[in-house]
Amino acid sequence: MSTELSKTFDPADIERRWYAHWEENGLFRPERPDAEPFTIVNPPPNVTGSLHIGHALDNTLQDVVIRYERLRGKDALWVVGVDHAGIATQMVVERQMEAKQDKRTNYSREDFIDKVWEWKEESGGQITRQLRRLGCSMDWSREQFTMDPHFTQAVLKTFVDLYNDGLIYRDKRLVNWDVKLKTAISDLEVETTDVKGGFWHFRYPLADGVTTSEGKDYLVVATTRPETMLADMAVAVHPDDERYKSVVGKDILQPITGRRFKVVADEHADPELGSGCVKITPGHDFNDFDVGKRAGFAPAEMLNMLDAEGNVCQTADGLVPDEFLGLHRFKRDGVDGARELVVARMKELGFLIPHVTKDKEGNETLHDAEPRTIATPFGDRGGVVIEPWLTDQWYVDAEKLAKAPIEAVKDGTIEIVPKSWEKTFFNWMENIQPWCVSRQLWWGHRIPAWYDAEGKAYVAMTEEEAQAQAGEGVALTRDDDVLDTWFSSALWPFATLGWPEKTDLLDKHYPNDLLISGFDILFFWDARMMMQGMHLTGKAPWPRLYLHGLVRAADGAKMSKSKGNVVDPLGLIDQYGADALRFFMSAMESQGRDIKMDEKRVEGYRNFATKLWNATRFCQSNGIGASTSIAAPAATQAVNKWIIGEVVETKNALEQAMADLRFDAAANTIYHFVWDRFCDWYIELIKGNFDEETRAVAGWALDQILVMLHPFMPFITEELWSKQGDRPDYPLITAKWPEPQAEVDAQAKAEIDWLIALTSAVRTAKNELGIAPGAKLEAYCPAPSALGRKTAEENAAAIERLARLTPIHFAEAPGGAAMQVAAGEDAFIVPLEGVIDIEAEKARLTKAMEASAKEAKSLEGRLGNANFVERAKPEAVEKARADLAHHTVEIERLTAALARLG
RNA sequence: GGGCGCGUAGCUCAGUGGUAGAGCACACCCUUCACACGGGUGGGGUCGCAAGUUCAAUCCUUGCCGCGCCCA
Repeated sequence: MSTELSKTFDPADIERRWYAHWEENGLFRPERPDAEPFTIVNPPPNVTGSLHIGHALDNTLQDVVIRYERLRGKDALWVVGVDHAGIATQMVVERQMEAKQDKRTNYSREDFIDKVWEWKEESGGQITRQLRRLGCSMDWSREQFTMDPHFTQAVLKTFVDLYNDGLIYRDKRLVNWDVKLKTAISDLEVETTDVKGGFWHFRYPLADGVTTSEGKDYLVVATTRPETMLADMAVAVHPDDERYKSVVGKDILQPITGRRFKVVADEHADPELGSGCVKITPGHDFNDFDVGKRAGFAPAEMLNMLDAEGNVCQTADGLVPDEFLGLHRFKRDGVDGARELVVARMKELGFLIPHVTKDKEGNETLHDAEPRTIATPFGDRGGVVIEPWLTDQWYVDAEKLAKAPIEAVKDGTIEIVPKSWEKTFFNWMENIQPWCVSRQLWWGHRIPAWYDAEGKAYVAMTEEEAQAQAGEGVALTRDDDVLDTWFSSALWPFATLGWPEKTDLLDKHYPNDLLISGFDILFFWDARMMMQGMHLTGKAPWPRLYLHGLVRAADGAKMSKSKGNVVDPLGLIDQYGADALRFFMSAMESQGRDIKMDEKRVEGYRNFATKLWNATRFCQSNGIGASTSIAAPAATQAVNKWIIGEVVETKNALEQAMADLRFDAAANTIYHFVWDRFCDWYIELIKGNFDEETRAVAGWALDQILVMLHPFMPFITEELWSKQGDRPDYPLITAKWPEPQAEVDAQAKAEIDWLIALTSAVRTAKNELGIAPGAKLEAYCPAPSALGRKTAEENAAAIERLARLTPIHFAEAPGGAAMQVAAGEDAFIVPLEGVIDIEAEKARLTKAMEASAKEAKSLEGRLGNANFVERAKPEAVEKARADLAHHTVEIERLTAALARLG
């Protein structure tokens, strides 16, 4: 029984109804205890996040896959949840406090964290509601949060285990310090940008009357960061640099601080660059840190001249003049900082070497610094210049953890799709640096390490265990820091399933089957899941990693709030429907390319949905309802056999595309089947012939469409499915994937192809000759082929309606003006005495003949080439012969037709 | 500097060792009883440039030009 469809297609109404229905009835994860599992975990969005266009792409692709596998009968589980997102979330809550003239430090740590939880309960997770609007069929009943008690236990255990395995250690070294957020960040969170800056040249006087071999009593150093000279500890020259060999080991007397330090020999100094001398500030520069270590400074001895906010503080040797203390590292908000004062003092003292420029007239101008573009590190969240800062932090020995994932990708245990990303992956993994995992924040997983009075660390799951390690009565204080958010999200594929406990869920769904993520988090997240997963569980988290690109603005620019070119996916859903947006994302997702936003195309897929809607309405009005069998109904008529064969071919192509993760090919396959085959030809061909067989086949074919399209357009298909028949216990979301149990019928295919060719040929000819499309014309086919005669006789009604040829005479045509059209081997003469312009028809035929003649000539040339015939693939030769035969017949036919016209 | 990718119809993009396709846009026609968010027909490309491999290159190789991203 079919239910009548509304005249208009209203996506919003359908989306609301069906999503609630699916979720309320547990259809996103139906009970399938014995089914083969299929598992995807969602890259957990930030709890602070809202749905942006990139999420729309990422989640559409995952939903397409999970719905497809669910339809194929698997126990499909799509794990969903949100990430606590340490820095981002803490920033949100702190900003809200600021608005009320309040601040984090007005609270105890515990009270502040309570505030964050309050915020999370009230307004966090907006994105999960938005994912529902997109139609995503995650298992919400098991929604996870990275700060859940169970997840927290998993994180702590990971830290403790890695520590006990020697893969986590505490170290004093330079970190990327964000002076705004006052925390360490990982090197991946640093973005290097070219900014205009200066290059200052200074004289550093040699102490004790020493001179270089050139007789100079100073060395020239150049720097882009003059302020760091307050913490200089050496000047380096290249060991082979003859100019300075005599001064290696001698002292420099720094003019501002009066600090004495050595000239050291180190290969870091490039003799070709500037003077060949480099000032060394081990506490404030990554390169200098290494030079300093080689020169014999322990990290604890390296001078630090900046506090956590980037303001000058006194160094350990007390040599920074008072006037510098408290100044910011450089000019900020129009106020000069240490950099400007250092330059001024050096200039006054006569140690600044000015940069000289000449104008056209040759007049010289002196400048303090040479203008230069400097690659400058910025924090990707705080947006301020990152300061290399000497601190104690916890580090993961990423180099050791990276070994197993590298092997796994090399030996195919993990396949990266598209493959071109493998090189990037190897390049990063093979040069991976120690991973700084501590963050100076309050919100996050607090590091399970306790220190005694001497600073000795005790790492344990609980304070009791740490106390037991330290011994009775030893006073312990817990590490204040929390872990990098990625440290916890790396556990997502298994901790969400119960790890470290050995649960049935974990057993069944880990390893997962696939991970889909943007390439931008390949290092942040994907690689870390591989490292943690393989180390902790001994298994790769998934056999396949699919990386998609970015969604760009229509002009190809990256979308960003600051540029104001972001496209809101929810706005697109409001306008065109979620199905249209999803289809757009799928159809545009070809491997290895970014997607440019094209709203016209979204509109086009909305039109496609409308087309299907109307086709279904039409079917219903002609008694075509739900199918009654998964197998194709028995068919005797060519048109029905043909559409069954088309379903079979579509299903095969679709399955191949899905196996290859070619979302574009999959979407286009079903699109063209629906529109070009089913709507444009099948429905047209069966009009006026709604017998029982045809109704059964049409209903079946339409059902197959709904199932195959469902992963891409879940809402409209579910709606139509329900309206095609009364099947309350058999919703489309959990329907069966097509099993036509039928073959392509070659004879039926040939007949329908012939019919389509004839119809198209008549339409083209009429159009070119200016004959009204609706005009009914008689036709003569004196020597029909067996195929042509049979098809024409059996489909006379369809030919009359579509090709408007009636009647067809299998006899000689009368003389006189006529047009001629062909279908396959058959030529039809359509007398048009007094109706057509003979010259126009001649021109039309001549044009067609010239095209055939050109093709034939080219083919003859190729076939006349002995090399081609002998060396080309036999199929190629065969095809060329067949094509030539076809064109030869065409030429004969057209020649005859022209002869008729005189 | 190293790596990756891209350059195909006006636009957005597929594609294959045997001489190119889609959607949109465009032109003409159609108020045909599912659909004008529609139907029919058509125009339009030296597949960035050059050389090489091959019987044959848009597709393989090399170089060049232009664009983008990542890493240093």
